[in-house]
Amino acid sequence: MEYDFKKIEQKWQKVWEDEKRFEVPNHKEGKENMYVLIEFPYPSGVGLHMGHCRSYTAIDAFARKKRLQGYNVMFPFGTDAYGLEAERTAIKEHKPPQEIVARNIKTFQQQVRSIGLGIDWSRTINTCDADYYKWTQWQFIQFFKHGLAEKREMSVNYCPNCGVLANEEVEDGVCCQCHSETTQKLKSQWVLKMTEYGDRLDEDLKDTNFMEHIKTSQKNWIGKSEGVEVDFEIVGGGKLSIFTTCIETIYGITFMVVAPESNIVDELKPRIKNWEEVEAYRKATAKKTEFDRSEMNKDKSGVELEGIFAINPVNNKKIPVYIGDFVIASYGTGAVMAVPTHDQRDFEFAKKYNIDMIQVIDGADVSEKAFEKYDYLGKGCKLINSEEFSGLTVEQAKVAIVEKLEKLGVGRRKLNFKMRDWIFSRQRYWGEPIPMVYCKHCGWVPEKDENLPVELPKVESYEPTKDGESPLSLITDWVNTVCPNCGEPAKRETDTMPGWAGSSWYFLRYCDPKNDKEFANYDALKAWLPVELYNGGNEHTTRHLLYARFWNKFLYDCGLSPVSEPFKCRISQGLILGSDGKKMSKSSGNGVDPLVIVNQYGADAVRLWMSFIGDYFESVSWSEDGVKACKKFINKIVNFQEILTEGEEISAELKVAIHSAIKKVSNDIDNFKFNTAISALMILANEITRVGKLNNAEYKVLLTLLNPFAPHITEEIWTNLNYSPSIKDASWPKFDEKALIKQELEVPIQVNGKLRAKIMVNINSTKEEIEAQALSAVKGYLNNGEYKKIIYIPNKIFNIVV
RNA sequence: GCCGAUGUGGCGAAAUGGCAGACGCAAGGGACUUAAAAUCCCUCGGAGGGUAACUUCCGUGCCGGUUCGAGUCCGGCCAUCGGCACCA
Repeated sequence: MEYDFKKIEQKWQKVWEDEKRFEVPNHKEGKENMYVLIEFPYPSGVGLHMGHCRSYTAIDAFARKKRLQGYNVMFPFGTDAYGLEAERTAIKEHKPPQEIVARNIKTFQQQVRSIGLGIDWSRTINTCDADYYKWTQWQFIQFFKHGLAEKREMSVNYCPNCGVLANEEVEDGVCCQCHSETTQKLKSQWVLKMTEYGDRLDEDLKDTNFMEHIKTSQKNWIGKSEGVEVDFEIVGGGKLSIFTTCIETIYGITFMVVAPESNIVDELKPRIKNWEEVEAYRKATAKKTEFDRSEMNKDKSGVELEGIFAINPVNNKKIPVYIGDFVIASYGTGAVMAVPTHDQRDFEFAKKYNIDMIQVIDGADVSEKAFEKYDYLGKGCKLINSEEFSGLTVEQAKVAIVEKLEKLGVGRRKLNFKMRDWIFSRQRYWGEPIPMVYCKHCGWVPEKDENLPVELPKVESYEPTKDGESPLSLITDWVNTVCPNCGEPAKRETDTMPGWAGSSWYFLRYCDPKNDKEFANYDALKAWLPVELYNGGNEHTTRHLLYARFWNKFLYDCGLSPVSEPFKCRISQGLILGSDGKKMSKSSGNGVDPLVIVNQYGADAVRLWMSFIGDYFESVSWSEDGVKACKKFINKIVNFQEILTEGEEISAELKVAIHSAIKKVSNDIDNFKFNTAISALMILANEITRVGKLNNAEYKVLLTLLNPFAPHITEEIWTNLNYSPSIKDASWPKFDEKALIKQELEVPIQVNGKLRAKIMVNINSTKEEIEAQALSAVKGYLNNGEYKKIIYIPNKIFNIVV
């Protein structure tokens, strides 16, 4: 008999909706809270894709299992509505992005319902709703009040046609829309000082239970390095500071390099003898994008600042100074000490410009290439040509040299991060307005709390202006305001926040989504945090995860969040690739709409297949074959009703099979091994088929175990059979370890590690009995029964070494 | 270049250092059927030997190592995919 999945699934989705099945209070008598979180999607026009479908159904299964285990599980859903796609569609369709986004959200929510997710819809949020972004703005103001938000001159990507571009809109130095070449332009931008949290963001990873590769990505992205900052006097006045992680090579310095755009170059202008040459080089650099600059990495270039010399504080040696575009202004101090003997980049530069080299670490020849830190650290190498430090090991010298520099007052230990401060301004319409006002008298002043949110005004055109300003700058009525501080006329900030803003704290809002007094009540947060499980795409394991951790840490420091780390465990699902093994995309035409498949086979079948298709953490190519198999499997479960017998006890025949299944399915769901959980259920079903009958007690266990994956059909059968209470009140079955113990066991016998025989042994047999049995079983492989050694792992393996 | 992941049948894949290929797909054979679908049963990594129940050898990207025993651990490669890009 074929089951009518359309009717059944719609029926139960409606029941869950009507009875608000998955809504949870912040506290429930006698139940422990558990917060299970999936990354909320950006509601793009194409709707839910396979990747969403895979992770949502898998994590929904996890949440449903925890619910059956008796937890008060919060499993919320929302949408991250600000993004370029909506803005582009708005421009194309001449409709407000609000309208486009509202349309897409409706589709998304409908689709999420139709795959049967158990969502608490009372907690739904959306980042572009005024009652949400009000609090995004309020939190920005807290950053500002704590000195963590400031306006800073930054270089931005600029396209002559399209204005200021986000990094993701620039590909290979070309604007992704009009394909004209982009340049760098200095602009005053809001930044959040995330680097101040760099050390804690790095250190506190040890308190989390993220997947190892995710921790590593975070660490690499943060890029903490411990080193020393050293001041160099400039002959004739002035100072140049550098950052180095290799202070042991300080006696090997033969030149210095400064980033071309560095201010110090301007300060030294009167004393630079070849200014024209220097200026030409600076102009050439300014034209290049960061991409071009990194492209040049094969050919190091630079220009000497003629007439400028720095003084090495350890030996008072005069050192020439260069500018070179391989030095990045925004990292460290924007200047480096160059030691060609121990840094390959400096080596190449020195060769090109004929600069001296002094070897200061012994242990390798430096005439062909540099002897770098990767090669000398930890090998006991000793210093040479380094005055009183000669003869010390590198490790000893690191300490001793810093002490000397500290005494001289010219050096200090310093942490540096690859991670930059977070540029928080976008010259775009579709984002949260930055709630700041500029007053001639008071400077930057935050909007008053009672005036929040600062709402996006209606505009005619959503395109950025030609001069790179936000379209908001053209709405004079909106821009002109009064200073919240002194009441004089003042102007609003016209930049908006980046797409990452709203997603940095949405998991907090879920805990208390309707609060209009605060972003979330502290007690509500305390009830739910930290998140037990946070699942999201691999593409967000660096930036989003870091932003969210940073944002929460700041709130924690303000006493507004109860935890320093918001996520206990972070996992990322593998991609679903097209059947051709390539990423699903419009351009390669290999995309598959999950909702089409759901219509054809039913949500339960698709959910099962998504879980069964392969290891959850690995990428898999899409294939439709398995959906049919899963549908067949569901049919089999449905048809078990025909062989149902009376009985409220698990029968002896199925006892082992049932308890093994309970054990395997329970452990596998907890460990996200959804594919083997399904296979365990299939094994149980095969066993039931073999036995040819099952009773009510056994059917209940089977249905409960399957319920997280196929919630509609299992509930349908449960209700049909008048099993009460409802399946939602069923409790997750417990397995009995004793039930798994068999009286007789098959033990494989190996000779020299090769399988030669199998014997059946009684569970109570002594080692001697088993040994006799084993030896006779493999007689033919033994020389007159002689052997050297026996290794017996009880109930597992018996190995005879001859 | 650096970082991360992956590599097992025709295919998707399983395997706390202990029987490699569970479970499923596809394929082939059989039962039921007038027939088909559905369902159920059997075979299914490769090579060889036997009429046969069976049996021998090889086999987890490649080369070494540790171990009684390695898909799994260690060292060195190769290939594919993803991320980052001169970070001093």
